[in-house]
Amino acid sequence: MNLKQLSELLGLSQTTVSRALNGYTDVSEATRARVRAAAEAHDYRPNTRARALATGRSRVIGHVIPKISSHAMVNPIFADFIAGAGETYSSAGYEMLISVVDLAQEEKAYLSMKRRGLVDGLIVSAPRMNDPRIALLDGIGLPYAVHGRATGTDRQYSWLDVNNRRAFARATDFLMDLGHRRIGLVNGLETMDFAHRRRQGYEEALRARGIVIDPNLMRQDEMTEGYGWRAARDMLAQPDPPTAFLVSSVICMLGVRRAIEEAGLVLGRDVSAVTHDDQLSYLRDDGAVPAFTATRSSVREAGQRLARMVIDRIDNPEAPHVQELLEAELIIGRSTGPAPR
Amino acid sequence: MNLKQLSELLGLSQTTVSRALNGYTDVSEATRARVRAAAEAHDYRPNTRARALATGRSRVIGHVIPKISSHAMVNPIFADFIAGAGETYSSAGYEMLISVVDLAQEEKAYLSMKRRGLVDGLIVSAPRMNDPRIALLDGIGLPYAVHGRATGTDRQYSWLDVNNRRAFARATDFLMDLGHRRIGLVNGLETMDFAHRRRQGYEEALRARGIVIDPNLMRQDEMTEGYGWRAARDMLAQPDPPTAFLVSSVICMLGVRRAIEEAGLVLGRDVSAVTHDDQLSYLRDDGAVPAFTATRSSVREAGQRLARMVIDRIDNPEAPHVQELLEAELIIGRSTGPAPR
DNA sequence: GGCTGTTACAAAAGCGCTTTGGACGGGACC
DNA sequence: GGTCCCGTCCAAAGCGCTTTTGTAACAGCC
Repeated sequence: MNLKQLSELLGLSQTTVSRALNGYTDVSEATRARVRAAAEAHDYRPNTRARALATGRSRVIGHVIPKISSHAMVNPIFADFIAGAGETYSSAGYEMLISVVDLAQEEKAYLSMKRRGLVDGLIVSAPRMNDPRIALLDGIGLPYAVHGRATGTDRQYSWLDVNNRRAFARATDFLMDLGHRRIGLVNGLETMDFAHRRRQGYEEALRARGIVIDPNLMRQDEMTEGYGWRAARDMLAQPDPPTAFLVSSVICMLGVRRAIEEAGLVLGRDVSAVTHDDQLSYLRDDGAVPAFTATRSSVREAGQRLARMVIDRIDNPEAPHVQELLEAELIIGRSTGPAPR
Repeated sequence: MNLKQLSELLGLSQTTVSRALNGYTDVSEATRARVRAAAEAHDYRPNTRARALATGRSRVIGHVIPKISSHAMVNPIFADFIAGAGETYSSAGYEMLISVVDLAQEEKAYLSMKRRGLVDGLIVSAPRMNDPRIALLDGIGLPYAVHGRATGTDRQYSWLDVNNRRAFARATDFLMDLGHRRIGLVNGLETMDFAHRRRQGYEEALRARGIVIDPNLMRQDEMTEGYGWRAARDMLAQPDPPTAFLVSSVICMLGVRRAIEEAGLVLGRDVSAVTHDDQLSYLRDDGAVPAFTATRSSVREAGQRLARMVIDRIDNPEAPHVQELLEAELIIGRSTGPAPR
């Protein structure tokens, strides 16, 4: 059933049927009701492609996931982020298009999406330090919003980020309040902007209390369980081992906990640890008191809000850019306690 | 730059330019070269929407992720599966559309995708027992392929699945060969077809050796670390505890390992465990000998192949249905050893 | 009665492609 | 010379919508 058939069936012109369904006022309410009923009865849905061609808007928003190499890591927060964004899109009448693209082809991919009229807007994920994509997208003229920030650019753009610096500063402060002085940092890859900021927060907090920063207490890598385990094990084996850890993700934290237990220590008593928790649904902690003390911020909610942000930019491209800085909650769990003396 | 502008610039008709770029033979090679060069020079890309409207094919494939409730679990294999499928799509010139839909609206969503001409085909994920979606999609007339199978339907459809039954039967056999007689099953939700089959494999293998199936040794739930931990802890606390576990995912396995270690036991010596490993990139094990003995099957590869399968169905809807049953490898790691006596 | 305004509909253009159905000129063939 | 075919190219229709631009009918007003 297409518009033509529906209009013939109703004895009306395509114009009137279209305008009736799209809420124009130059259609009598009686006619509108009749049209609506017929559309409902035949389950008429306007053809997306035709509508997109006629309006010049596709009502699709693109997410690009760069493929580093064939076996590269997929970001574990991806699924929850997508779920959040997808919720917003469907309730706003948008569709989500995901494109897996070779990292080297990323610029071309953005341009091609614009040229082909594939999407009305974009979400940019996982910004790196001095990320070149921002300038690129401004040049292309496609509305976008960034999940995170890119240190090193002085351009204005719309973004949503967790206050990673403050979150890690607070967590560091919290550990120091408990008496910890040697705090190991098990960070993500510091080419990623968020990891860079977390280290800043950590270092600032230490410096503010006059604690010398010890490079032996800092690690960075892709955030796997195995990496968390190795990092914590190695640091614990040092001559002057840390009494606490600051960890960048729950997955890593699972490895850190293992290393601590394997060393014959008790997490939360002999060694403390705070992790960042993106509230990934498949890692959720359903205990009354959470297992891990954590700086917590829902990545799903970030997805929801960021989706709203691009939609707003599409609706109003000239509006000033919007920035949203989410503060992570500091949730006390069972993985922290006073420093042993 | 659109087709009209390009053709005017070349002094050719739109027809000729279009046919030159699309490889038709009624264009001289000289002209084709000239057209190609101009298209390249101006980075011309045909407008997707216009092309879709003209051809009746959108070159988009839909993935529907049902939303159970606002806080429902996102499937952790989602990200890697999508990455795999996305790779195939981009090299085949397709786009991937992901739609987050209320579980109750799922049928409507499929129908609407068809009616609106949004997608040329669909991937159906996480089939449940007696899944109604298969019959529904056949009725709609949209090509699709299923990731997994739905026990209880006798319809023909195209699917790709891991041989979960055999994988778990083999793993059970392997544990019994090592002398284990009491083997705990830490399964996923058995409303999911794959979990049901895994239990079948487990039970068959036990029965084949005349071992009585003990309901106290079987658990099922959503596969989180916490669930793995609780399940293993509880079973280990029973009067006649298991000496081995069969676990449905690596995330669960991390919990199982923790429970074992907390019980003062050594994994691979006092208690053995085999897990299924979807080779999720963020849980990868980079050791020389893997930490876990596992039935291994790459969900990313499954995504790649399944994407190919839908594309083939789109290209040739009348072709007989295709089924692909991937055998999981049984990889020996450090989590298994002879049963203690 | 003539003018203006308003209401309710419709014809037709247009979005940017693909595809159908020629058209034209130049051999090849008889 | 006429016919046929082949190689190249093009005009125009069509995909299914939205939107612009009417238009007819009727009411209100002087």
